[in-house]
Amino acid sequence: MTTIKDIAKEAGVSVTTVSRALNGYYDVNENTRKKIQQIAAELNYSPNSVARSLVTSKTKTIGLLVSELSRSALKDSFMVEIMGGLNAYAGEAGYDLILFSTDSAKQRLKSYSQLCRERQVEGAIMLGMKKDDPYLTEVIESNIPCVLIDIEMSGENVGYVTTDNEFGAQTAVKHLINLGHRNIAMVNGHDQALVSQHRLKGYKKELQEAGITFRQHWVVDGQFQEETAEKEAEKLLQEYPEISALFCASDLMALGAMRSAKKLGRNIPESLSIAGFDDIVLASYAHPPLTTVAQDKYKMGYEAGKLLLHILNGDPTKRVTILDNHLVIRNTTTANNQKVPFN
Amino acid sequence: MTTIKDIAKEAGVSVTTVSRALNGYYDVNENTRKKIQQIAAELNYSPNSVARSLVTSKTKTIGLLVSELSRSALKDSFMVEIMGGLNAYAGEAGYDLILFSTDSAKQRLKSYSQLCRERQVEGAIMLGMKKDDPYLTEVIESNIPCVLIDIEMSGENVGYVTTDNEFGAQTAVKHLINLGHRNIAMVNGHDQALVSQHRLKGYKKELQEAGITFRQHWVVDGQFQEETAEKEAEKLLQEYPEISALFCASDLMALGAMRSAKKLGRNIPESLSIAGFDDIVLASYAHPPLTTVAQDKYKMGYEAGKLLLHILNGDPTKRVTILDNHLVIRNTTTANNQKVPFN
DNA sequence: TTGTATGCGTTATCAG
DNA sequence: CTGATAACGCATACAA
Repeated sequence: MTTIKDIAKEAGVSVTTVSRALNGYYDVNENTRKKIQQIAAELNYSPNSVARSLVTSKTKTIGLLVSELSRSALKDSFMVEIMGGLNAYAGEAGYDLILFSTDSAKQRLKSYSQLCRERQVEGAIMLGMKKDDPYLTEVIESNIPCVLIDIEMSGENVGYVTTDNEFGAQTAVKHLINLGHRNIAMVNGHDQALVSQHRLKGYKKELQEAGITFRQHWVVDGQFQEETAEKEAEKLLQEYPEISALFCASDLMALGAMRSAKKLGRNIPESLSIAGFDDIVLASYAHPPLTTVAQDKYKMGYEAGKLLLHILNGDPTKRVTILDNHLVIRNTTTANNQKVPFN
Repeated sequence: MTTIKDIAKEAGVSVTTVSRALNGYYDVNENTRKKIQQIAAELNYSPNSVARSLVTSKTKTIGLLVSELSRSALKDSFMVEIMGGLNAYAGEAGYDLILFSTDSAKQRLKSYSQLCRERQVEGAIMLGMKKDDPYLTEVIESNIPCVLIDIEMSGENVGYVTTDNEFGAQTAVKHLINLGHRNIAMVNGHDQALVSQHRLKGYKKELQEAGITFRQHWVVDGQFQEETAEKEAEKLLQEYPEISALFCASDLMALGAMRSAKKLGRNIPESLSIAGFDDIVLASYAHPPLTTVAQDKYKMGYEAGKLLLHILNGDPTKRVTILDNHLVIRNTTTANNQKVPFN
């Protein structure tokens, strides 16, 4: 590894000059700069960012904290796409991403905030955490600049990015209502997810606007899991066969619900309409292809990076980014032709 | 940020003692150690890995070099699963992952090896590169310890992990042959992929063993892309309707082929059997669910990490890891009932 | 068992 | 325009 010292010796100048020449300072003679640059190139020099970080106390590093990069939970392309967007923005801003995932040996040994401090990350993005995740409060309390995905917490050094979940839910439910459905049940995620609450709210609101009475027992929790959703949907559909449409708070759960419908002999969409949320890759490949509320996950990651840099740059104005979404109508929803009477 | 200096002052000892106490050296009095540990805890101390790295010249960092984390290519869960496995092993070994992806502003400005040198990564894992990718040769020549996924290159500091592609292809083709198929075509990836060559070899070998003559024009390249595969398969099936089975070198291409088959009115599997390779998430959700050669992508990442650490530890013996795979029979393959005569 | 001194590669301060 | 010199936080050879 060649250092600026080597270059200095070779060029017959001091390390100071080398440093300044290479960093584009203006107070250095153009000829010496040229010479130094040339020698640097010849010696295949790369600056040692570790040493630089030590003195500048800037690592140009963002920590990406994900709750599980483990075997499960990979079905939804969610995480990857967000990572893609984040990585793109980070790259543009001259930052690199360092990955912290919970599912390793260090899991209980070192906390996230410890990891962040050790690695001296300038800020963090948190992904896939539940509201009650101990790591979440820990990082927030640790005062590390931080952007959360889909968790509404903000403050001095904390911001979040999410989509307009209430609106998204409304568009989906409105779509079902417009198709003549009135017996619309919902498969939600769980209480610990903010998005669940908002999507539920949108569902209620839209029902209300259409003059349809909300029924608490027509809302079940699928834990954002395919299997759980399948079971819950099955119970629900068995007990209330008059349900003609299902709004699911995630695509994965919608896939589970579709499976339960098939098991019960309900054809989709003729005998049961189903709408999801997210538009994961699987949605368009499902059979039939799933009608769903599409959110731009890549952009979510990109905007998260942008927001984090706002915070890092001390801009006090912006802490929240709400992205929009839109309904993608595919083949799991159709006009209601239920024989049973309305409520 | 509290440093060992703060602790030293507080404990009334020298920084040396603090350093050794915290790093578990034996030549320090148990009482002083206790005291120091306690103070460290009180002050919420975290060692500064940047400073440590500078002096030890070990960063405990692995660079994960992926060719594209961009919007496309996210359909196959491949990358994520590999990352999951790698991350798990890295965590166990006390390493963190730093992400380098090509699709950013720095794309042409900084080469991968520059990035690696700057960040002082101890080693790198390369993922999703083509054989002729300039970055590939660059990193290898740069002498950074490196493990490649699915690219057969090895040497002093370079190793690779892949699956037994020839064997996998053979099991898939054998399965088709056992079902009575003889007119079996292949949708391959492209020449720049090692796995393509091996899978082709397995395909040929198995045909030969069954006494079926190999036909070069029954092998088309789908570029590992769904759309290209769809087009190529369509042309192939139109020109040679006697083809009763298709072996595809990736699941994504198999999905493309399935689409072309449907377009041509060929029911799957009754009128056309299709087998894929990889067993990505989409495979089991396809309609009908795809028969495919399953490889353990999580393990691939895990083993890649393991192999890299072998190299880093100077173990000269191990440079190659070949994982096994197995055929998962789903519903896209069935007994041949083609009316047209054999070759 | 503990402390002193030195250096890792770089940037920053200040004097020339 | 250029160069000594100190400092970042830590680990380590050596001395005590």
